[in-house]
Amino acid sequence: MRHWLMKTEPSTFSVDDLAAARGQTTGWDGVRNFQARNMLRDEMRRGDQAFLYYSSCAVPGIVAIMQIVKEGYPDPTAFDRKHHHYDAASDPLEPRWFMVDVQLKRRLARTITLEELRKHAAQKLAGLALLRPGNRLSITPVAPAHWKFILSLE
DNA sequence: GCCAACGTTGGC
DNA sequence: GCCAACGTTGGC
Repeated sequence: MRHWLMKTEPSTFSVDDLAAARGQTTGWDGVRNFQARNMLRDEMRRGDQAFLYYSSCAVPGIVAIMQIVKEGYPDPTAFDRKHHHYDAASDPLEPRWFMVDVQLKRRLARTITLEELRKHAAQKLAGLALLRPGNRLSITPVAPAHWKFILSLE
């Protein structure tokens, strides 16, 4: 099983939204970055777990654990002219953008903040993609040891 | 709201 | 293939 970290802005999509969704499951659509696309399409597997991370908000950090319940498939919002994430360059016969379905596993007992994660950047969390300077990827892998350590902070 | 970092686009 | 312009991300 692999581990991931997936970013969302809580004003756009929050853990409450996920908890309220049918089956506490949602399609993770709208990713428009090739590196992230490759992970969605080629690397994420059913049963993988992912941290739900809040960005662009008062207290950036990890708030929940999710599970991948459906592996990569074409993102239909790319074909919808009226959709905010529409991309004319994505041909339905050769889709450019992919998504997975995620299910809420559980909320964390507390938010593990970016500030707190940073304190361990030089040691326990050395190499964690989220902490790399200038990192903007909305989906990043988390090594098993990093995953374990982050949960130990909870 | 600011701004640094970085991905993408497009002219050449 | 280079690189400037531009748009987006995301912390602060």
